[in-house]
Amino acid sequence: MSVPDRIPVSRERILEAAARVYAMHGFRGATTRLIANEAGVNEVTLFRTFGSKSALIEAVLAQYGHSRPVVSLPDEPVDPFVELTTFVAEHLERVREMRPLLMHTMSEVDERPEAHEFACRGRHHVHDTITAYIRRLQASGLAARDVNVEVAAVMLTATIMSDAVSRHIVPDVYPPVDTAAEQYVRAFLRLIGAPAASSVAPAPSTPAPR
Amino acid sequence: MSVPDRIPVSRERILEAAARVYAMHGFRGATTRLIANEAGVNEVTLFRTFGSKSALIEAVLAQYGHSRPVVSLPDEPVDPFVELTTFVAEHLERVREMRPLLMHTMSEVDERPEAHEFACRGRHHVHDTITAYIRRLQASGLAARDVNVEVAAVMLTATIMSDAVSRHIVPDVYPPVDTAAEQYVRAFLRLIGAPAASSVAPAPSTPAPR
DNA sequence: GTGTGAAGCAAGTAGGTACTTGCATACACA
DNA sequence: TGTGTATGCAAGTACCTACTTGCTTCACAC
Repeated sequence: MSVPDRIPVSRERILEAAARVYAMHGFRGATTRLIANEAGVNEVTLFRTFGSKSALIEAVLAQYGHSRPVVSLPDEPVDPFVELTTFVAEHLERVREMRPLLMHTMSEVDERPEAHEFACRGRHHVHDTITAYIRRLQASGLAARDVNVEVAAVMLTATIMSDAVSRHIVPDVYPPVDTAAEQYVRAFLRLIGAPAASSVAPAPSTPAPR
Repeated sequence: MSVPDRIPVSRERILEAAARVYAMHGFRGATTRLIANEAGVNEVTLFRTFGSKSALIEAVLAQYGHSRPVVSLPDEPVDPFVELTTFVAEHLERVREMRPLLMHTMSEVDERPEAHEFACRGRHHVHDTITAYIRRLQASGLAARDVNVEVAAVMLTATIMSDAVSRHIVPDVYPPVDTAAEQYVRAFLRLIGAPAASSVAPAPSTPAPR
């Protein structure tokens, strides 16, 4: 075998391997042997580096996704349809990527409370971002004022999560992947009483309240 | 000690215990010993009755919820707000009840394909029921005709699932339990361009298209 | 009675799991 | 040249896991 390309530090290798294995098999199924094999590292190294399996998995969840920039909505809405579609599409993709990891974490929250923070980290951000954005739309007269903002945000967030998490289980109920985001946004705009979608298919009826 | 109340057949006891333990710990965490203890039955009995742990868990999922009657929406819509609120409230409750079981099943679908049917059983029913109902509303002039019915159904279903599954993790983003159903329905009615909610708070603005 | 079938109990098998220990190697830097 | 520091390897510990076997007990049916 000679000496393989093992110049890099093993800590990163182990973390990445652990993330993959945990995403596939959950906490109990992610055995230290599996993780070590996946990382191409001796099992002992894993314990020397992280102390215990629990500590390793905690490190995985703590570090996960701290590299990618935060996606947000503009402070001054110009084209809600475009802005929201970008936002929704981006989050759909992100949540889809972390689906297995997220599902296992959520199902294990009762047993392993340390997973709680990870399970709801992104959630709050999305909800709050949407909520604030709707309020700005209202202020600009781009959304109806009698809308229950919180409920609207819950519904859009739920739709993103649901699509990202359940599409592969029940694919036929969801719109095609490439148009899903804009379809959700179009429905959402209607829900918050916004003028009909700008660019594409400017729906003829229900012109816009007020 | 003496002889406890163990007149009934142990099959049911084991099934119920297995459902509880599986809901708490998932497949790998639901050890035969735990299940047997929970059922107050000897571990050997479990194997004699079901053959293997996998067979037992499959039996649990196959039999689960086959007792309760199907909840549906009326063929001829009269009061969409009331009808939908009842429907949504009922399903919220049902999904909440089976949340742990459902979460584990969904997170394990990749590893144990036999769990797939269970993971999406209720889902399709809810989606189809809502879809058909919206179409009837449209036919009766109670919903706008240019609405994307599928997308609307996806969003309502997603909201139900999300509330039932994530409320205990992120409680503060959801509306209070007792009013959640009607709030979702009110937003949904707006989304499908239905006349504003009947009974309570007949929202003044955006009267109803057409 | 005498089966018969459902259940318990004790013990064992074969393997997996987290984690430890002791020792050998290799490179890095002083 | 020496001295860490990081890693590998082999082996071992203590426990858990699904599943089996052999034997006993008890209730009920004929």
